[in-house]
Amino acid sequence: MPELPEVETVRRGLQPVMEGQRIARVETRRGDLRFPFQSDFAARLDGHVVTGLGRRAKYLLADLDSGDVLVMHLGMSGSFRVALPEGETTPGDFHYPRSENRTHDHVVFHMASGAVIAFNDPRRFGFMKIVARAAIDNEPMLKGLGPEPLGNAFDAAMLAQACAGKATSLKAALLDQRVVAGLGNIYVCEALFRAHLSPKRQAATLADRKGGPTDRARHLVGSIHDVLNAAIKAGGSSLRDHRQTDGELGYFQHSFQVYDQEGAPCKTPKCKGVVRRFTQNGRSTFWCPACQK
DNA sequence: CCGCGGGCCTGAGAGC
DNA sequence: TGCTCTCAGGCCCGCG
Repeated sequence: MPELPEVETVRRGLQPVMEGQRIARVETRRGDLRFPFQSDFAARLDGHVVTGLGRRAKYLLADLDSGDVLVMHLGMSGSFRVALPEGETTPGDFHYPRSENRTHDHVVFHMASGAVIAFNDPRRFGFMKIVARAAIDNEPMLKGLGPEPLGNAFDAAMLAQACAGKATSLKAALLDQRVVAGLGNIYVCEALFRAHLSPKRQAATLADRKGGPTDRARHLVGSIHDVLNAAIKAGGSSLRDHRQTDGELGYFQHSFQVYDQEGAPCKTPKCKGVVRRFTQNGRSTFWCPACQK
């Protein structure tokens, strides 16, 4: 499910119940997610205070007062649900609406405050791993990541340079987390549409002969900023699994221009095109062949 | 370096 | 009703 806007939405939802709060006890309800849990997983969390909750690309990073960092990834179907303690609820008890299927709650954090935070992941492509803060720069999962698309290091010059030597499509380049970290299939399709750039275009055409940025690179960076900021504002996109931490749906899916819109008329003013879908690098690409060049 | 196919998992939806 | 097939917000590996 989750790309940067969904992960950021989750981070913002977890922040008030995690940051500065003590973990009383962690339950792992099965032995593995994508990988087996480390044998000392719960022991390194129980009783510790979360000093900060950050995000790098699609990873959530919970800093602990022990010097460890809990690295979490939502995979395709991961979500968090927060249940706050209420009047007659005794600490540790929590109740969700009956309609909710909690059968895939694989990790449950019981906070000292009484808040209960459940990680649900039907497909189990997500994972949690504890890494010593001192070793985080050597963590393979984080090491090769490119810049944050909403950070200062990501601009047209940087993007052009990263793409200059590439013999691949724009779509593939933007999905490559080493080029820019946090975009996935939805937001790449949407950003390319907004920039009127074809997903098939060679990535290297973002650069001029000297490797500097072209106008299309500048336009694309602006489109990426716009679509990500709008999606974060909307609480992400809920297609199947994504929920905000209070159970509410995100609503950016209602703003999709091309993703999942095969056959719909193009939304570019005056464009007579139709949204098409094809498979690129094993994933569905949605685009308007008439106005994305 | 690149694209491709396959794998990891479960569940939803379509078609029969 | 139920079966079978395809597809899904990610990411990794090996092959040619």
